[in-house]
Amino acid sequence: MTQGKEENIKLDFIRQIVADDFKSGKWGGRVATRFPPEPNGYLHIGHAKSICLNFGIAEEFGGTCNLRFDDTNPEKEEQEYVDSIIEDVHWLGWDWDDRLYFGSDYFEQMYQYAIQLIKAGKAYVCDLTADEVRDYRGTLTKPGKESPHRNRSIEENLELFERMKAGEFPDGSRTLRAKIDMTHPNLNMRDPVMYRILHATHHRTADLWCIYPTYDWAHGFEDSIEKITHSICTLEFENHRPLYDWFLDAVGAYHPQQIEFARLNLNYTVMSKRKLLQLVQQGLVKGWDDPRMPTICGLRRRGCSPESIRNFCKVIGVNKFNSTIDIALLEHCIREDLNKTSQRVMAVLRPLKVIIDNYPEDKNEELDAINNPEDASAGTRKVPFCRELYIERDDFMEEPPKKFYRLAPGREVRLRYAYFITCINVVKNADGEIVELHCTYDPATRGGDAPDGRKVKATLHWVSAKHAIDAEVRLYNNLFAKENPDEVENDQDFTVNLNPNSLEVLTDCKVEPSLKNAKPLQRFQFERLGYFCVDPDSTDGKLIFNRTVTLKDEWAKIQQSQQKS
RNA sequence: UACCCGGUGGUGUAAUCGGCAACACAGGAGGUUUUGGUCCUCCUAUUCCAGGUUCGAGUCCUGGCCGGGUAGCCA
Repeated sequence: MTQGKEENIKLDFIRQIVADDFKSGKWGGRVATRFPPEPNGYLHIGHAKSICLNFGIAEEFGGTCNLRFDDTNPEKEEQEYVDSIIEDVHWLGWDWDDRLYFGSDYFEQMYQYAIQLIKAGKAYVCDLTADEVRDYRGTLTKPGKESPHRNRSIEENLELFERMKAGEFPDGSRTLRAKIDMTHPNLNMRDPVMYRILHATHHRTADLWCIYPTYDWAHGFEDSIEKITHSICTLEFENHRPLYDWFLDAVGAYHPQQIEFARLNLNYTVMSKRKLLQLVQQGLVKGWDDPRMPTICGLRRRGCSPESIRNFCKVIGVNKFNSTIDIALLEHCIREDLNKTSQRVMAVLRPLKVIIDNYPEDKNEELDAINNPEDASAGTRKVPFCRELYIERDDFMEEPPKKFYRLAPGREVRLRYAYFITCINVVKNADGEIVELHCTYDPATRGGDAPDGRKVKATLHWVSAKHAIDAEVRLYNNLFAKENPDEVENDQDFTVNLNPNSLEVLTDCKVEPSLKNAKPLQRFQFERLGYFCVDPDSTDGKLIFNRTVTLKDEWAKIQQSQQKS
């Protein structure tokens, strides 16, 4: 067991509670958590926070964490979502052994508990319509009034509830409600609905049931039946905790402790399922796994490693107040992991032809390149070199400004792992655009070191024109142009804040030949550019890469400040 | 306007009995470097306000201010 304290890690307030309970023996030394998604959408990075919290706590305290689908609403839930959630939680690196549960498996037990509550005189069948229930509930400042059906006899309630279950009544015509207090300051306690009539086909129980439990009635029992110790949920359920407690105590069931924490917010993106669904349905992104989406599958396709997401979830911490994390922190976590693990390769995104005039036309060389300077065990590889090469257009300027260290007329730079070259001529087309560069190379600098000790200020990446593989590269930027996408003028929709430059497709890229057999989702660092990942859209004849995140770019910063002044 | 929860650098968190406000990100300066990457050094910047208790308050008390949540037969 790697308990937090023993690792000398600061405990967040939830782990503190768990640690205290663990120590005091409140739950007999047991720690049991659960991650309870509703299968009505794809998981996003906000869910990852909850997943890492629940599975992480279980792991740290030698306990268990169940994966449980909270599937009490047949109208919104689908098997597709169940499958994606299972895949995503696994991909993040968590496991639940055989503890895959469904709230719908407990419907019969919940039904029996409901009968028990009716028999105790604590629940009744109400014939009010939804609108009437709302009227009777009162408001935030005004107490509610009691339903005219509140004092039916236990026998009548039992009979009506039985007939509700038997399907004798149409949708919405009746509900089973708890008899609590219509004047309670907490609106959740004003005779909350426990069951509604819904003649809908459930993705697992099909047409077995036509009454479905509400969240408040169901969730506590799901936790109770699974003998959860700490039921961790987000802040919006704080007001529901008195009800969670009331239901469990009313039937004398095993009673876990509910603890609430603040959900994750990230700037430049949205995190609500509704909004993500809207982006997908309106075709504003290419699907749930569009690499611009904050979904787990989107991040996966983008090239993020599960380790980097888990580490992100660790460093953001857990608290009880709303906050917005800077997307730069996520990028930092991604770079931190990918720097250690990614194989380096050379790729030219915007090619500019370079001809080495003094290099023999028919000569080819194989030069040694280091696969990962952060990991000696990654070894080396050969990269082919010849007379004609491609370099990055950004790496040449005819009239270099201050602090531009790269290639310029008459200037010498190093080609990574190859030779020093000097630009001697710039060839332009009729429109004045640069089409190719003529350079000379110094044969004595093979491998990249000058025997005379002379220095160059820049090292450029390159690929051999003859050996290069063509590729498409998709560059991604923030999905939204505004830090807070929800900040809109009166009647506008958050989609007005979409970043028009969130995707830039480059179709004329040249990558080194070692990439020929790269597999979908394989991650690389393109030297000096960033981290890239093979997109599953790739085919045998066509490689497609997604840019996960750029490398930190000092020159870009200098350029920006130069433009300002 | 009722009830509940909360407020620590630009951002996110820590300070465990009331005892030097710290860590990370971002930003800035420098060093190393065959990636303007990585790594290393340094710098900038913090307890919502007003009272009170105390030798001593981010922490305890009182009052205020500000922010979030809640009026689904969603979760």
